[in-house]
Amino acid sequence: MTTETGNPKDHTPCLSTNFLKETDWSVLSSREFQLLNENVTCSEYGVGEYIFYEADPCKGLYLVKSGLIAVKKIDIEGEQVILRLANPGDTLGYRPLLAGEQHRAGAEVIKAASICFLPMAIMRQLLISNHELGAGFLKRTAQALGEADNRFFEAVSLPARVRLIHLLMILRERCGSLIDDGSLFLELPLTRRDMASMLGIRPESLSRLVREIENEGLAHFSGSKITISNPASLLRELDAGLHQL
Amino acid sequence: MTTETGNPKDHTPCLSTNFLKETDWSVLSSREFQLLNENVTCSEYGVGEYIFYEADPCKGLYLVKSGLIAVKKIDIEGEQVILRLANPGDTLGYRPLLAGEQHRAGAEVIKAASICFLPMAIMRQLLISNHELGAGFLKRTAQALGEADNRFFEAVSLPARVRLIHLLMILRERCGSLIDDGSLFLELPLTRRDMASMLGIRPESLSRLVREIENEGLAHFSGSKITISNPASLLRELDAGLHQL
DNA sequence: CGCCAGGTTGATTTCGCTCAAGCAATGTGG
DNA sequence: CCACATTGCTTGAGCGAAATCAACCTGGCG
Repeated sequence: MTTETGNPKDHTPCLSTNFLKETDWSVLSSREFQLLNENVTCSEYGVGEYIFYEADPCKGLYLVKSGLIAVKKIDIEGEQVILRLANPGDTLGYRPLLAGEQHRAGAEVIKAASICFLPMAIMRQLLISNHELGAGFLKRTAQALGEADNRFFEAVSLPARVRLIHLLMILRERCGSLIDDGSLFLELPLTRRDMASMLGIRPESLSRLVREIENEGLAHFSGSKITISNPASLLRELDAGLHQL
Repeated sequence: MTTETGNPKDHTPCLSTNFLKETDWSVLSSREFQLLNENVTCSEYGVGEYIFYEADPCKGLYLVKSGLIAVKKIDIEGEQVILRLANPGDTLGYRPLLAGEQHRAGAEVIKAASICFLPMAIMRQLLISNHELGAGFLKRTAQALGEADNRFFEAVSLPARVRLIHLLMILRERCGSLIDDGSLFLELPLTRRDMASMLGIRPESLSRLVREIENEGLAHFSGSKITISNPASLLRELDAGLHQL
């Protein structure tokens, strides 16, 4: 069903302290960092490859060095629902590890990625030796829970159009740039299909929404590039459906 | 808008070690338990009262001794969406506390409740003095995240009917009993409106689904009492929409 | 060049919502 | 004790948003 190119074989310890500085791992001592780096296995993944599948046992964590990964579930008809994206610096698979469960979602590579695997046993060791690490993941998990609750809430109480606008505004932080004249430019690393999966709608419906917004002159879509001439008007529409950010 | 009866005033330390034995707090030492009990403020809440509101600052935790609480969000049209229920033994407000956020949902009493408040400062102290406590909440939060992801997934990929059946099967664990002849009996502590809010649909739609299922002879609904003559057939329908439990 | 995947568009259907009325159970005041 | 609101639930008629089904672009690539 999916392309299975590339091979996750090279075994070079490859985490720079630099890279980890801005992540959950920044609290590690240099000794702990060494333990981490000695036990990590780095691999390259091509687009379409899976890092792990739904219902797989959780064997450890995956640190995303580069690329983009979609965490998704598949329904009975084979349709995909994307739960979240993982960007460089993010850690994958920590939820099942901490919950003591198996994976409840799969992770598919969307943009060619470089990823380091950390076996569960080492992670447990680190969690015991460094309580700040656990505290960090605790905070992150609690925040993720808030976002997940919010996704459910929006899915059942907001029309697809407002959810699309919200998604664009969230993506703005990572993929957006402000242009001279105050207009907003986005270049999304997502296909239409992926965006639809994040919204929980069909690609056809997304297509229609895009066209509708385009026709209203609120934004201009060209492939994965989006120009929003008047961000304020979209934000106003968003506020009409939300109370908080 | 809501009835504001009862008064949360009495200040009796009221947590029995017995009660906490089966909760997240069982890992406390007797010294820590004493600290907990000395700083806890117990109150009685009547149906319809709020324990905290959406966007309130998080001042601490609430331990549910008895009763039933609905954690909910309200959309712009005033419609409610119930995110989860809190039963005796559950702790409320730990997510915002651990995430360092304000409340992102309100907590309304559904069945008259007895609830103990624990100030944030004491909780932080306990988290530092007893790492097992943090580990327990970490696990619980990670599990809750899995369930929240699943709710979103179901909301966008399953029809309301299947979600209703799933809800009944989840409620079975707490509100159900098996009758002699293999049929299943449920007595729900929820109004129709509450059930609809949990499914993210309107009460009218729920009413129609109930009638439909009743007409098919799959179950008999009478007020909050439900008799399911052939649970297997409902479970089969559920499996047709899910792969995992 | 022909193929194919990703995207768009149109026609139609369907599921759940809205609006409105009706009904039973409960409560309240005269 | 009865007349009358109130509340929770159900039912019906009509509507609308998104899904479905099917055709048709479009651009990249062997």
